[in-house]
Amino acid sequence: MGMAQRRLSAEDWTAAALAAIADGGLPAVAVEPIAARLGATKGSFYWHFTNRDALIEATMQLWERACTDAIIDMVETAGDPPRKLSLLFTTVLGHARSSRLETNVLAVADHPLVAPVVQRVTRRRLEYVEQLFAEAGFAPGEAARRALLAYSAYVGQSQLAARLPELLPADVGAQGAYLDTVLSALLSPPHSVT
Amino acid sequence: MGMAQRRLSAEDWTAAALAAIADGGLPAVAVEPIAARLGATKGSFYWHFTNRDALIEATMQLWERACTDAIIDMVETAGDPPRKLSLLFTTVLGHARSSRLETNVLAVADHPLVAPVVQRVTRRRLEYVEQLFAEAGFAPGEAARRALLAYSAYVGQSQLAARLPELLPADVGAQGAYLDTVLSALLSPPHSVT
DNA sequence: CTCGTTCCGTACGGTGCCGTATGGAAGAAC
DNA sequence: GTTCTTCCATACGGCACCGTACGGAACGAG
Repeated sequence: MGMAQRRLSAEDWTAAALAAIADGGLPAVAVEPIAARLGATKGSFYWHFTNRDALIEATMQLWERACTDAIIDMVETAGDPPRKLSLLFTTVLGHARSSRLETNVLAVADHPLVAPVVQRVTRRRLEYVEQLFAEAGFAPGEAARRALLAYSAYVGQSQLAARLPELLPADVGAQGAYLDTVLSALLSPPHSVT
Repeated sequence: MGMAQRRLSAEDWTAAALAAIADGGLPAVAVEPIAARLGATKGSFYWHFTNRDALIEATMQLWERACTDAIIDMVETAGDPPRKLSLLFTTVLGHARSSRLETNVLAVADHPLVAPVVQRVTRRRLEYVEQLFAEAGFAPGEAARRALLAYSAYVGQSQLAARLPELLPADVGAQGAYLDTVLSALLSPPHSVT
């Protein structure tokens, strides 16, 4: 965080915009407030971008690059599918910052400049989780359903972590017990309920 | 929907504001646009309310009354806990309108006028679901964890239903199969993984 | 019909943000 | 150090919304 950078790049603006989304949502992506936050004025912004929409577009592309495959790549560092799922749910317990970014992006998935990106990202993630369940031994259809359940739980968990973190298990012990419960449920052998 | 009501009440304004939240989020709770939507002007609004914050406050109270216990009451119509959980997840598959309201409210849980209401509502719902799992035979700690998982899945499901409905099972058959998977997983007997 | 209260429309000033115009500073080239 | 290009600050007009002031219409009571 350079205190007073003499000259700014387009990347400085998109990075600041991404941070603004994390703690204020898309409405916080406003030219003048971000300019003030960067110690600059609109004059700088309108040299690098044509308008606010161009900034939103570039910021969403940054998010797609930085945060989509980031999750998958991170999860991929684990060994077997159960450990990968465990890692997926571990990351969301605690890091409220990234959860806020996740949910604030999803919150504006209607926006024409946001929708296509969120769609691509969500599809990609769902496919990946589905593949995980397939590797864990579930039949294709069942793997798709488990993936939807797991990803729904992940999204909901992110929401709660971002908005009501006090409702989530606080200490490491409780988090471990909760993880056991989540994995046990998601990976439980398929069996028709009454 | 009276086409041209001669005189408006405070309830007309809160109802319109709730509808505005459902399809535009909290930023859509703006005096002048809602006035236009009601076929009136600001003059009417500022007679019934002192300012915009008062409208937000009243609207959140309306939401708490209308939509919190509404879910619990509706779920309570079913017989045993598994059927109640089934009903909970059935409602969110399909009704995108109520999902949009749910998620748009949760999306602004940081707002000082929204936070206390969302907190109360979420706590109450979580307690209820926990009680459901306790009735289903789970030990207290395990019931709390299952409840958190189930409610997370519910929240995530609402998000997906509101933003990316095409990712959810479309026809009734697929929805039934998905419900079986969800219930089978959430109610699977506790058993340590690995 | 009259009068008083309830309710609402219109007009105005204030604020925060967008986008444009323009002059000029900061850095590179030589 | 002059020149050219890159980058940015200032100043301006415009728009959407908030909140206030005030006059007048709509209704109930007598």
